[in-house]
Amino acid sequence: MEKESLMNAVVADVTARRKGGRQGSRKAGGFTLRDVAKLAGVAPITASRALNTPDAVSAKVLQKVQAAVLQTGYVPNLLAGALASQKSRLVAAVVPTLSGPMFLQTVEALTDTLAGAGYQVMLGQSGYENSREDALLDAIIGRRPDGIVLTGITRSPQARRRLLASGIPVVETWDLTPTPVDMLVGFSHEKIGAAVAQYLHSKGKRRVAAISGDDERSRRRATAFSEAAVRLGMARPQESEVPACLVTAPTTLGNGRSGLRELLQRAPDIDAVFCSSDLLALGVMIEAQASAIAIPGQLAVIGLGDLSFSRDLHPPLTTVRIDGTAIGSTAARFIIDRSEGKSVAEPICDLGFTIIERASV
Amino acid sequence: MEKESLMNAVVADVTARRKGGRQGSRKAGGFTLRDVAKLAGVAPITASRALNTPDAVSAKVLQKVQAAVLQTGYVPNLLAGALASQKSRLVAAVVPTLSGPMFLQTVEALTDTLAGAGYQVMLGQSGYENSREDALLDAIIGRRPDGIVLTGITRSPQARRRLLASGIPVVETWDLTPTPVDMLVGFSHEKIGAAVAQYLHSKGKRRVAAISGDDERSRRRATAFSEAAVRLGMARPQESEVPACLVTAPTTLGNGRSGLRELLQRAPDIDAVFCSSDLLALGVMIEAQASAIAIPGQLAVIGLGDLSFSRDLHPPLTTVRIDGTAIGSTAARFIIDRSEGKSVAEPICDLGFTIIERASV
DNA sequence: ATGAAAGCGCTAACAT
DNA sequence: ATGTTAGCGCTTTCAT
Repeated sequence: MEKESLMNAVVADVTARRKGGRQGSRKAGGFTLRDVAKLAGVAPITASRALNTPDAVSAKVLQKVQAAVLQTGYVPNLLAGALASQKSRLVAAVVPTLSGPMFLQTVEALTDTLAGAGYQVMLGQSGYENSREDALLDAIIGRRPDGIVLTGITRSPQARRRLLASGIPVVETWDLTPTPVDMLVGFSHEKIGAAVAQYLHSKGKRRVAAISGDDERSRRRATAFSEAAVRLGMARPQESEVPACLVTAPTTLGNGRSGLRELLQRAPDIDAVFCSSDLLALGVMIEAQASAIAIPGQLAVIGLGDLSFSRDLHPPLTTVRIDGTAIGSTAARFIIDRSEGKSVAEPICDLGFTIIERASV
Repeated sequence: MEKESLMNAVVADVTARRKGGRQGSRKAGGFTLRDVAKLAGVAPITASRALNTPDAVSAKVLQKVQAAVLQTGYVPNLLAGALASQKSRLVAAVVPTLSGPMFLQTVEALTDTLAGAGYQVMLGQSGYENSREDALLDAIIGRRPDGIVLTGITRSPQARRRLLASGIPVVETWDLTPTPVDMLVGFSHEKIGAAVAQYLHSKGKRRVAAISGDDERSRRRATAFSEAAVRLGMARPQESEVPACLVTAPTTLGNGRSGLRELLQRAPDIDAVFCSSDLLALGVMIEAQASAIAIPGQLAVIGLGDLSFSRDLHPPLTTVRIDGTAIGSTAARFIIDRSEGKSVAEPICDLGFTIIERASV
């Protein structure tokens, strides 16, 4: 009876608040920690401790508070907690786009790993132009996240300055630079381009070409690929680069098909194509099939990403595997460690890449 | 000079805070609205108005505040603003998984539309089991978002109750129910199944089969498909359902290949397959190609999703188009309207679907 | 182990 | 148009 009437009193309180009972009141309704504390017969701070550091309160108090929470359906206001404690447990992730499924795994791994540690992910899409990134950055910093995960490295000095000034841990991903804003998890696009050229050469290919998204990272891979190929004698005599076709990012299967047609028109003698994504490579394979070009007999194809479908193609696709999941979980680790006060020993992590040999080369 | 020394004074203040100068001070460092106001020579609330409702202040004040913002690099603390104003400008989105690219478009459209209105998206992955959803929900409600967008309808009565109690606008998506928690944007999975059966029948198919993800919505489509097919006489005599193969969600190309093999083994006479995703359908097409089964000659294939690659396949894939982008932008609209106080007139929106006829049937 | 007081940085309400 | 005051709901600091 005692307890019930107390509950009633608390509920009456809240109900009064909902109606804006007192003049000047701005309370929104819904139970607060004070309500729970009152119900449990303790001070608000004790209720807070019961919820956040259960070890710091007596078993009796713990039990009473938990009962009050259950009775009220109380859900802590993390906004208020964040403001008071300067820890938002929010991490921002910025990707150029979610499509073009390269970043999916990273975002997924990031979200999962962080969720496991009680953090949540705020998503931002910057597009492939840098213009939107600055506005987005302010919106993000305004939320005072405990970390910011960026796709790609930060070019704009303005953005760098703002990021630095915010004091928020930053992880740049999917690329390498000797001068990161803060932490870094990525791999070298230049090395990939060179390694693929080397690989195709070792397989006896002598007339290679590339189809590439026109975003900055893909272009750097394509350039490195072309340079290495020229060095290895895989360009036509007198030519300083291999045939290449730039398509708008994000890359699609259709781009792959039209890319191969274009390439074949310009250079019918090519014997291998490096595609800047597996989707592009699939397009090439489909175009080849439609044009009765044998793969790998007449044309070798190598993709990038090792997406889930690549191993199941016919023939299975040779590709450069990049571990997007590892990028996401490593970035998450970095931020969790940092925000728990541990210093990250080696805040620059080159995850590398692997050429997965399958039947398409 | 005047201004400069004022800036210095303000900076000195902040610097003192950073070091925890005063005893008991918990300030984190970084400029606050008070600093900006002091620099501009106005009261904090005036600075606030200059930033949020520029029309409500004089040109002179506006200019001074803007100058102070520029000088300091001040970024408003949205956490504090949200707490005070009860508007977080945060919207939570929950998807089973980001992979299985059905939900990508929705999340993308949601993020973009909301970003345009000054909102940001918090992402949650629930997995395909309901168990994680409840915990996730509390984490979300705790942030007091201005809206919650759910993928699929809410089954658990517990979750319904909590959602309702929170008073937060909710949009359920990708499905239809007469009893939504709040708002709804989706389409009928049952109607799709029936429509596909009807469509295949009209194309002269008489031995149809299905490959389907084993999540709840795909199963309902498959069941409706089978029932309609039986009604139309497309099952074997004496059989009450058509051959079907359930694969684990999210669906993959590999699942499509193995699914077709399994189906062919159990029922070699099938002349059409309904796949619960375009990726599955692509797998079927590749398996058919590898086994020299002509599409659509020997076997018709119809997918679901109309993903970007589907039109570019060989042959182009007939599929059920679902406008994931419209789902996302409509959900965003609903939430923006609600949170701006407009009541949403028709909070239940059936976006329907379209069968896109291409060459694979 | 528990509590009182004092904010976190901002904005709603009520003056002027 | 601008300012004063009083919170938003929580947690820190410093007692006890």
